[in-house]
Amino acid sequence: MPQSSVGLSQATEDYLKAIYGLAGDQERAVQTTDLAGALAISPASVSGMLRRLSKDGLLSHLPYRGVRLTATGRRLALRVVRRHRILECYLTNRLGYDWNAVHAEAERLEHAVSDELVERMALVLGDPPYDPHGAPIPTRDGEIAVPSLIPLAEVPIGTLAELRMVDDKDAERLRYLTSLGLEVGTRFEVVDRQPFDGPVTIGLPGRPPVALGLALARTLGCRIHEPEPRSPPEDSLPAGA
Amino acid sequence: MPQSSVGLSQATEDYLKAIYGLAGDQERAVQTTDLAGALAISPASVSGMLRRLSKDGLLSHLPYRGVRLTATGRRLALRVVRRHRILECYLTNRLGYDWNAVHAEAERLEHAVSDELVERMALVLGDPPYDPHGAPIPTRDGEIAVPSLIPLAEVPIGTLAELRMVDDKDAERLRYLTSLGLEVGTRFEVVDRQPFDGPVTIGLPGRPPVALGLALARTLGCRIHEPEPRSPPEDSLPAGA
DNA sequence: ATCATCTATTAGGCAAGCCTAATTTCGTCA
DNA sequence: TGACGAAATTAGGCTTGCCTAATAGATGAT
Ligand SMILES: [Mn+2]
Ligand SMILES: [Mn+2]
Ligand SMILES: [Mn+2]
Ligand SMILES: [Mn+2]
Repeated sequence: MPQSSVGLSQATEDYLKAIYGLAGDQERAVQTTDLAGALAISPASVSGMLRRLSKDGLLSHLPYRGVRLTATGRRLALRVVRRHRILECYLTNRLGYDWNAVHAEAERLEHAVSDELVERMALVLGDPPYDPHGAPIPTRDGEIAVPSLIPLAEVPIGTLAELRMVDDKDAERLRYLTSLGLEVGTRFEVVDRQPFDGPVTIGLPGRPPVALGLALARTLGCRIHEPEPRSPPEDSLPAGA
Repeated sequence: MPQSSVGLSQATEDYLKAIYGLAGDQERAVQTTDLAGALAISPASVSGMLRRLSKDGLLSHLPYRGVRLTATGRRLALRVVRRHRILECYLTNRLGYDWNAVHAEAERLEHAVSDELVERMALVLGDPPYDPHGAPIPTRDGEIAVPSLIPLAEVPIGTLAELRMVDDKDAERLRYLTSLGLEVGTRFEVVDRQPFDGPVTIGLPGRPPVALGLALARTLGCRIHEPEPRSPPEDSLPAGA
């Protein structure tokens, strides 16, 4: 069972990390089905594993109600997240990886590196606060500063914004963003948003405007640079939490 | 099963590597017991695993006669060895690890790194020919140049020699060698050898002579710098293969 | 040749994780 | 209230690797 360097199995670490990821940073109970989807494992198998993790005190499981990490579970999850993200930084900064290739590599390495190695990497990198996709890196002692970002899908027309965070699971998508000139830190203007789940069109300096599908636009975390536009588009909702 | 990056299980990779290590570089069949000892696994379990590896075409198993790697098995074993040794180099040269700490780390990482990552590390390092303990690193295409070294235990008195290779499994032993001023490349003179499995005494420039136990002396691979001493000691044997 | 002693294999079991199929529970809507 | 569909759990199985105990093969000494 202890094939990782902290005595947890690879499966356990991936479960904890996935639960943490699905629960936001706190609170919210995670459904069996969602977890099964995230891990590409059958719901029945997840049920079984949750019982075990619960027995080990890593999460609390109200049957038919979902799971919630315990303090211990959350701490261990954040440890894995830190490893994963430090690794991604190291691979891009020191070994010439593209941002679209690091996730798969880190997904395996996160279970094999020791704390010692992770901290040496962090030291060499100067304790980076964000990974190459803009995700915040938990500190050694398990703190994490979740940036409050707005999905591109909800940025009002006319706004000047900056791309701050991208979901890293799909390498293809990251390559696509690169081809558009979009990376973490890129500034752009939202020039159009079509209703009925239509695309979002953005303009980057020196490039023709591009229309992005709503599904993609929902996964792009942005920081607003220019506040309210003059006339708010009719399909905009009040900014939900 | 495919939890490594080449589709082999961690267990399989460790078995292949251990068999390769015990067989020298060729030929010699490996006994179940020796393998069990090297892997710290019961002989019964090893028997079972050998049947599986044999069925998968990685080795040939004559029951009660030991095993021998097939060409495929040897190729895969060398791939793991290359990973392991490149990793050890990278950890010492780029991340400030001491030579006594790298083995344990590499033992886990060797199953998680991709070929891509290993080759990037090798590139950054300039394709090192030896790992930090002096062991030769197989090339990408599975060739390995086994250096012909003489165990310190067999170096004649009066000879000037150089430490070229050290077994890396025991961190404590490596720390001990460091404390004596011995590392790969260190030159010294053999000043005494006691019969009846007695210790070997060596002299390093600027240090008082040190007597080393025979068991240790047998694991230190040396290159001779000065040939025949004047009077060969009476307990010396003709240099065996 | 025979026995004692290793060495190796087989027999029987177990835990971790995964799967599919069957069943139960939840929640919602008529 | 009752029934239906979705979500979750349970039942039953499988593979990988590992273990201990029991058996069988190889070997050297008598
Ligand atoms: Mn990632
Ligand atoms: Mn993972
Ligand atoms: Mn090593
Ligand atoms: Mn290993």
